Amino acid sequence: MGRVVGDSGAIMAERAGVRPGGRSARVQQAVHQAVKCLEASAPRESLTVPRIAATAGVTPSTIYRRWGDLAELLADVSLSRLRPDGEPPDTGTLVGDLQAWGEQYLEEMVSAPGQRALNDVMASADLERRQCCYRYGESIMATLVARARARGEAAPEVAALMDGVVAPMTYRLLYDPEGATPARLSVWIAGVLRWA
Amino acid sequence: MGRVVGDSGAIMAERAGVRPGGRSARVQQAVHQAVKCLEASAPRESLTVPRIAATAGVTPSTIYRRWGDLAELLADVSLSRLRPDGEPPDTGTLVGDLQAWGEQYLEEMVSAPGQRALNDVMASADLERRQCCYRYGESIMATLVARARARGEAAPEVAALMDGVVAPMTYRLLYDPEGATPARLSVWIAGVLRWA
DNA sequence: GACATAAAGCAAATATTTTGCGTTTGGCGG
DNA sequence: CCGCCAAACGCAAAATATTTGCTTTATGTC
Repeated sequence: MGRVVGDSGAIMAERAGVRPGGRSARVQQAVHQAVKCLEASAPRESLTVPRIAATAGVTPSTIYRRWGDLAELLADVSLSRLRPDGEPPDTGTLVGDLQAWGEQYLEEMVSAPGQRALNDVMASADLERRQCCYRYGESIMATLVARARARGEAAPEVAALMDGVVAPMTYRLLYDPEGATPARLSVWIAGVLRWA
Repeated sequence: MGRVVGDSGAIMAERAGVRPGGRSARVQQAVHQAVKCLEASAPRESLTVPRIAATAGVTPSTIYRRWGDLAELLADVSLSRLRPDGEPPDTGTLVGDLQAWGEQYLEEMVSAPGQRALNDVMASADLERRQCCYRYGESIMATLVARARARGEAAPEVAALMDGVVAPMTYRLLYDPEGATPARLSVWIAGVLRWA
């Protein structure tokens, strides 16, 4: 019963649903927007499918048929919050790039909205969506590595960065947000770069 | 609105609810058992609060009042699956202990039931429960470190093991189960121990 | 043993999700 | 450009699930 959910499948592709044409796309956007709007203006537990539907000017059954349930819808919306929106800043060195990107990401994700977004995505039943997050991370690391190598710096494999930096970062964000600090970030980065 | 949820709060404490006496405990156990039973014998989407209640011989409202909703109940039950059930095997060296424990844990968690358990816990709204997983990991690492030091081996800090081994392991299990392999585990372990 | 109170049962009131069917509309081949 | 097909939506009734007020049971304490 794999439900087709918005644009989540492809990296950097805007609205790549099964039938991207006019109405379908409009509904999707209206619903996403309704969620964001209600999320901002009302307590979370009051976020319900019928309410979202009403706000979006759509019938509940449309939402149920497209997304399955509230959890999947929220995951879909929150995933868009996790998508990297631009090129990570260039600081001149790999260490610097990693630290800069990481600090900004940590700051964004320890915040209440960030934590909720992470949670929403993790709550989703389908692996696809989480793998999508994984690929976001991978693509960022790949960018930084490419950049470093273009500068002539020695750089570790992307996989090493995923395990050495992104993994502990994400792990802390999910399981121990208090421990997700810039200080620790430096330690992780130093650890990976120590032998590259 | 913090709902009191079973025994999840304390490590290794069996049934430490607010009022651990007879009936309350019996209900809790009946409900947990009903979940496990239905989980094993029926498709997941048919797992519903009223059905669980019926199987457990309890009224739905009891479940709603105690756990809040299905997601929290499932998280509570699945957390017990994640709780370490015994001492990790002693292989004579820290590397060996880490590898042995890790392989067994990976195997357990890449399986379908393991993945579902992980997912259930992650889907829970309350951080408490996830921090509980974190502490399980910490306590195991602490055990292994203590053991190693008792043998006179040099051992890294627990925090280093968390970031260097448990984090990438968990990260892969959650985001990229294909990549959660014993081979990678060795790499992570070697990485942490390289400078201890 | 009696009291105070947490937790459970019960059932009515709400709210939600599901479903069948008719209508609209975007994609596609003439 | 036209018309066909199928996907997606709307609507409303039916089926389920959730909440809630009140009563009853049972636990921990004195």
